[in-house]
Amino acid sequence: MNLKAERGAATRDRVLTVARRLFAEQGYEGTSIETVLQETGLSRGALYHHYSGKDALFEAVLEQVETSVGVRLMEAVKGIADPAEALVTGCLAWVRMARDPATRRIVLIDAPAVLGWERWRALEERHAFGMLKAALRATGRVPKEALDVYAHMLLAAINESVLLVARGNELEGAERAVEDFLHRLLRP
Amino acid sequence: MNLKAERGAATRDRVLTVARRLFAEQGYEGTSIETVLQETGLSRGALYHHYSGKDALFEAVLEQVETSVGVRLMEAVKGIADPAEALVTGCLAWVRMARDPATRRIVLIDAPAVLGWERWRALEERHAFGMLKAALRATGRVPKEALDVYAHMLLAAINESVLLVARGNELEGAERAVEDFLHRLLRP
DNA sequence: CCTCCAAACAAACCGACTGTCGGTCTGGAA
DNA sequence: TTCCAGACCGACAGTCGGTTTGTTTGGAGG
Repeated sequence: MNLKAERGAATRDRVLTVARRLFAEQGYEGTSIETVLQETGLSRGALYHHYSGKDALFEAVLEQVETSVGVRLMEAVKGIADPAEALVTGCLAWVRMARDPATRRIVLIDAPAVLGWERWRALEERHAFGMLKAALRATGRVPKEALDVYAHMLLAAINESVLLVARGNELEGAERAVEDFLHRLLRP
Repeated sequence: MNLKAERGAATRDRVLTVARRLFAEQGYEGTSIETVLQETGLSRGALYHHYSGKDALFEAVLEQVETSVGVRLMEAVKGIADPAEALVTGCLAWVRMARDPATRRIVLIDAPAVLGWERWRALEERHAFGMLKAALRATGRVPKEALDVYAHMLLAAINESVLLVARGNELEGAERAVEDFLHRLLRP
C-alpha cells in the first residue's frame, strides 16, 4: 500500500500548489474549481475524492501557509532570551513575511470570510496567534485576565500594518511604527 | 420627471433593505441574487438596471450601514471638548454599536473580501476611519508622520475586540480592555 | 498465483446561480 | 401628439459547485 498512498499524497500536493497560487492571485471567489482542474489536469472526481469541497480545499491551503509561516517565525526568534525582545522580533519577522501577496490575500483577506470568524480563529490559535499569545504572556507586562483580548488586538493591529505596507507605503516606516506601537503597549 | 425618479428610489430602497438583511444573515456568498428577487418581488432586469452586479449591491448596502454608523458616532461624541476623551468615547460607542450582528458580518467580515482591501479602505476612509484619524490627530499624541499607520492599527485592534465580544466574551471586559489599550497608546 | 476490496481517478450529469439581451410600458419633455 | 429615456420584464446562455456512476489498479489475504 505504498505506491498508492504516495500517488495520492503527490496528487494532493499538486492540487495544493496550484490552488494556493490561484487563491493568492484571484482570491477565493475569483478562482473556480474548474480552473484548478484544468491547471492540474485532474478530473472532478479525483479532486473531490481528496477534498470535500472548495472551502475544504481553501482550508488545506491556508493550513499549509500558516504552518510555513510558523516554522519561519520560530527560526526568527530562536535564541532570543528576553521575552519582550522576542515578541518584537517575531512581530517584525511576520511583517516582513507578509510582504508576500499570497500570504496576505489568503491569510488576512479571504480566510475570515471563507471559514467564518470562529473557524478562522480556531486555526489561528494553533499557529501564529498561539505563538503571539505565549510571547505576550512571557513578557509579564499584561494582566493575565486581559491577555486574550490584548493578544487579539495586537495581532489585528500588526496584520493591518502589513496590509498598509502592501498598499505601497514603504516597509521601513511601517516597521518603525510597529516597533513603536509595541513599545508603547508594553511599557510597564 | 418626479414620479419616475421617486419610483426608482423607492425600488432601490426596497432592494437595499432586503439585501442588507440577507447579507447580514447569510453572508455575501450565502446570499443569492435569486433570493433577493424573490423577497423583493422584483424582476432580474429591474435589479440589474439599478445595480450593476452582486458586488455593487453589496457595496451599496455597506455604504448605507457605514453612513448610519457615522451619524450615530457623531451624536455620541458631540459636545465633548477634550480630543482624547472624544476619541475614547467614540471608540466605545463603536464597540457597542457593532454588537449588532448585521454590522459585524457586513462591515468587518465580508467587506474586505468582497470589495478587496483597496476599495474597502477607500470607503472606510470616507466614514469611520476618517473620523478616527481626525480624532487621533486632534489629540496631538501621535507624531504626524505616523498618524496614518497608527490610525489603521488602532481601528483594526478595536474592530478585532468587537469580534471577540461577539464570540461570547462579556461586553464590559472588552470595553475595559479597549479603554486600557487606548490609554496605553495615548500616554505622552 | 488468483481473488477481491478499496483507493484513485474519470466523465457525464444536475441544480442553482450570475449576468445579458431584446423587448414593453409609461411619465413627462418638446 | 410625438417621442425618448428611465423603469421594468422574463427568457436565455454560460458557469460553477457538487453528485453519481463507472473504471482502473495496487496490493493484501487466501
